Amino acid sequence: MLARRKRKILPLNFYRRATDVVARDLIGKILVHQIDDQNVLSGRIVETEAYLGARDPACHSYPERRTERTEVLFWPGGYSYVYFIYGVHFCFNVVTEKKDLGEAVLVRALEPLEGIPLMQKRRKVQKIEQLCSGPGKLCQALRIGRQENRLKLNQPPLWIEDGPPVKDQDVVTTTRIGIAQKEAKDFPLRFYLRGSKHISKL
DNA sequence: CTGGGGATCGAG
DNA sequence: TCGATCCCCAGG
Repeated sequence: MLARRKRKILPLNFYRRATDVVARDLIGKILVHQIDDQNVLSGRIVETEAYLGARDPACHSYPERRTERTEVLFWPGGYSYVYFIYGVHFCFNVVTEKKDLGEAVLVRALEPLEGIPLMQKRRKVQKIEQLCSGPGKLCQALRIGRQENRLKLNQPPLWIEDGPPVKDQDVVTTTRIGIAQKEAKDFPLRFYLRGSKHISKL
């Protein structure tokens, strides 16, 4: 295992802030899933998207949709929101802001760090850049699924750690991927690490 | 109950 | 460009 700084789990207050700021600040942080006593799967977050609840037609909680699925979005920041899409993939989000706002950040890509051999086995690809370069891919690689929905992210088995600081000039802001809603497709709410080979798209 | 649609991925 | 293949959820 690589020499690493001491693990410092992000506190819940990290998530209870403006969603676009959280999305930006998650770039460079480390997502960790401890799947059992022996195995830890982790990666550095290199791409995120913010979803702004009642202000954002692309958000699952828009305009004020409280259903069984979306209920966790209205919990206070710091919980996971994992949903199943296209009958095939899972996507992993972190709930943000104060309770009842329905906002979250989608984690779209990671640079794999720990557990790479197991990720390669799970993903059925060898190339490191293809292991976690998309929201569905990283969930498959890190074994994030239904069981990981609604978990508090400041404790095992699933958490996010601090990482080396990322300068503002190294974070690129663009429009989000795959947004159909006309009014929302131009929102500048996607963030990625400049030059990373592990993001989903340029 | 029904059926249209979805914050994706990878094969062809 | 398209199919996979499920679940959600609005509408009847």
